[in-house]
Amino acid sequence: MAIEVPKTRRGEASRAVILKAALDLFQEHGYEATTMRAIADRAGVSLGSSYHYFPSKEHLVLEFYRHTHELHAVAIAPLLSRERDLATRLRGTVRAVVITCEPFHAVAGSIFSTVANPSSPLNPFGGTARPLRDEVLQLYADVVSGSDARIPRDIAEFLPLVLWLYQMGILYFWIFDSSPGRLRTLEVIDETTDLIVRLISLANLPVLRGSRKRILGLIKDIVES
Amino acid sequence: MAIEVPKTRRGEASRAVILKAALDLFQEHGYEATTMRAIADRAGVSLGSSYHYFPSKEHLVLEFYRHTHELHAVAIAPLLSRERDLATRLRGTVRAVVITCEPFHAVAGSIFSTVANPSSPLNPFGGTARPLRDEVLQLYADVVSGSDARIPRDIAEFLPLVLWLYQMGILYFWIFDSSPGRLRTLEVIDETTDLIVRLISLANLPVLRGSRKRILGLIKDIVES
DNA sequence: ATGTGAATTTGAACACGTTCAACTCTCAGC
DNA sequence: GCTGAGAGTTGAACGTGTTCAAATTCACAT
Repeated sequence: MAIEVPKTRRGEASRAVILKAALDLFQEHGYEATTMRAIADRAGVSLGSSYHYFPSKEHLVLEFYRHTHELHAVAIAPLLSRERDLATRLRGTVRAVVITCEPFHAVAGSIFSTVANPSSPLNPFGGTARPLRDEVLQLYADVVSGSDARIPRDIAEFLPLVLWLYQMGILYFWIFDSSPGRLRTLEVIDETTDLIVRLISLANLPVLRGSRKRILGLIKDIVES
Repeated sequence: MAIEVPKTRRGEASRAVILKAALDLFQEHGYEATTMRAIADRAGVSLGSSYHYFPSKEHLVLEFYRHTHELHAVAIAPLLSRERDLATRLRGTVRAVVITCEPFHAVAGSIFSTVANPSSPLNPFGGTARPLRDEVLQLYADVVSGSDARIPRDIAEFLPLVLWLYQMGILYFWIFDSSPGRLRTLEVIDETTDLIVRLISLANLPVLRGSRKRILGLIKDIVES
């Protein structure tokens, strides 16, 4: 089960060629339709070799996931360094998620369900995928902290986590979205990001103080699982 | 792919014995660890016979799901006929969900991920599972309509759907909950159900009117996928 | 050159979910 | 009793993800 790290130049090349074959095939035919034998074939290695570097087919998806995350991070860098308005930053960031993932829309369903499986090594609430999750959380922390919005400390503390969960919800909606140009998802993003920023600003209302404290306490409770 | 309905008494008996074997084995060893061969063995039929009545292993999970839904409906009937307070009804209903599912906690993870797969026939947003989903929605409609709470019509219209989604969220949390007696989940249920009822009552505040309209419009938009 | 040992590669083998053509059973109509 | 058609049943066979013991490669020390 240990993830094998290549220890020679030859090993590095093998790992790379297997990974590239897998990413290409996932994109071309989807996750389930891509067989480990097909990956090995295209990579020009034997079936067993793939398992030397990737303990399972799911671990290849984890790399796929990391790949899209990096595309996403690159895509939003200009926006984050230019723009200061929180709603704009958030909208741009989440829009960029679905735009980045668009080439994989057809295959996203099976990948999502793999990721959602609590016993999968890919599950974002589990251990293996932790480094990647932390990167995404950091990204949303940057979205918030780089804005000129003044967020109460107690809210800011959990906002990245909430936004990350929100992004997953958007992705799940996007998977089902068959509208042309995925316009429905983009509309939902525009509406929800605005709504989120608005609700944050409302959280200071006296009448909402009680609920706010309870919600934050709840989140803290949930996180400490 | 068509779901075969038994047409003789013999067929009915076979279907029943296969289903019972599957439910028992799922409960004993979990979904993935239960093989179709083991199900056929325990049922005393051949491997092929199982496929005559259930087109896939996943379809057996659908029956499993239906089974727990019926247990749940029976469990909350007394509460719903006795109690009128919305928070109490809601809390009791959602508590009953996790209590009903407790015997299956160990296997719930893989079942959940199967259900979450958009291309699975079990996906609640898809077609095959629609009758069962509608039953659950009706159940939450009863929880609301049988209470003495006065809910604005626009909110009441979508409340069952929202509560159903909320229930799925609770179940996902429960899957990860390893606290003794699953106490953490029960606490989260108590807190969130109270919060939901409180937020509904706050929705009439003038300052929240705008957000309320937008949220409801959003939900309407999403539902019309 | 040669030997050594770790890294890498191989493909046969396993258990699984699923398919399907062939088989058996049942019983209404004669 | 016989027949035929439809319902039910069977298990071999396929393609899949995964495992593993054996074979191969190769940098380095001798």
